[in-house]
Amino acid sequence: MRRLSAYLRKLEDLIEKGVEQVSSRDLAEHIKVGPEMTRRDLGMFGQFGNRGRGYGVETLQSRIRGILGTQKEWDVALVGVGDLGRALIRYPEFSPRGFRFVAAFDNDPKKIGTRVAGIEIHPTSKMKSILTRLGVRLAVLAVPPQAAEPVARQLSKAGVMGILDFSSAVMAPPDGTVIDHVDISSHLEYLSFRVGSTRSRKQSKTRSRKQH
Amino acid sequence: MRRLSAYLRKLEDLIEKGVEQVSSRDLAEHIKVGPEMTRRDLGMFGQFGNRGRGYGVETLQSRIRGILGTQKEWDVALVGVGDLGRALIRYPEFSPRGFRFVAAFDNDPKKIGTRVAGIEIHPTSKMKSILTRLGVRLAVLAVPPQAAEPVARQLSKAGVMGILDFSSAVMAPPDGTVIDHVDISSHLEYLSFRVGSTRSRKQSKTRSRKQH
DNA sequence: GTATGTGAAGTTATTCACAGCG
DNA sequence: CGCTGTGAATAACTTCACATAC
Repeated sequence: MRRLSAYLRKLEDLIEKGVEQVSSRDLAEHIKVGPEMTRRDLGMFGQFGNRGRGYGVETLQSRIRGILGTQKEWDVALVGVGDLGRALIRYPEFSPRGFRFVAAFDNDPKKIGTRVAGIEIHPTSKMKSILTRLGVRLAVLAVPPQAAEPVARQLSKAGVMGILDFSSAVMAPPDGTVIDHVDISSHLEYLSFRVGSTRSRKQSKTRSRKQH
Repeated sequence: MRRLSAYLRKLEDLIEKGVEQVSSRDLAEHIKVGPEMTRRDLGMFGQFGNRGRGYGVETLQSRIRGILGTQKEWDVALVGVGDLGRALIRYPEFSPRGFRFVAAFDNDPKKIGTRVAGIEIHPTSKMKSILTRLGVRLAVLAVPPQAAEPVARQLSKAGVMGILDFSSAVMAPPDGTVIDHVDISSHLEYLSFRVGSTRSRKQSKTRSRKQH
């Protein structure tokens, strides 16, 4: 499922280059997977390829966005305006992909009332009223680990249905809410593992498929 | 494999709470996986459990860190000191987990010579000399998407063996170097997908196992 | 000829079920 | 008993192989 996003990235790239048709092989290659995989991924949602020719880049893009639900723009809330939160609310690639921040929350009195990326920072106590009024259903969580779980619960009560959590906290997702975790440390740990077992460079003759 | 990191997070949590023994069930639960999974994961690297009692929290932590290779501290380079790069170099959780930034690079003349988190910013042209001198083997890449691939290649030539790439660029990993991608947009797209198909709240009775 | 779509085969990952040990 | 460790069974995922369409 995550692969659909990867195809999207590739399609964005092709659109910029003005390419109009793409084959399953081209879509598959950078993901290190066979072309049948791509065909099957796309095949699950209907058949939008042209035999002999490939897939139309633009139509495939809009099909995939249709599947992911990012053709209409999502309103997103940010909770936790620290260094990471600030970087995320300013992250320039969200907007073209269908995500727009509409509210920001933090508990630091010094930050409340100030703006970041044009958005006013409110105290977390106001989350419920503001988010329900705006009808926000997605949130990005960039708070310290101890705060993550209680805030996630509040968000859930405020009607938020999907939370992207950047803390390394481990928590049970509140009922009815999906949580996706991005644990940055764990990615470095993964690299440490992969690199650590490769003593010198070049040595590894292993086919290096997945291996996660 | 990624699950080892998740166990580590849980163990850090337990250590803070002063817990000394933990069962495979406890370790497994927040990952939404059966306890046998945890036992098998750990079993792959030896048997460090005590039957009838569980696993010793501290020893298990050091065993897992041993497996991941994070018992000795890794020196890490940052390339791209934008909002995201700055947030990453300041990220407080790297250090206790065995990662320490020792160098930063950017091409913006205004940034070169200044410091972030106590580390001087150098031009990317100096990457090779500085990184080989320091013997840095891991790098975090937070540059605009177009710059990602060339920089990754330079890093590889500078002896870096593992790259954590935060751009959404798709690229073939340079020979002998492992690249791990964190595509932030794709995580929101995933949530969009998960949330979009859940019309109201509460509706979904599905067992909600993996589903990625 | 070229590239999709898809059953069938093969591979990998997860769970079951239980023996073994403190 | 409680909980680990692990063969055997099951499920999930990926690749093979080829019929099908342009």
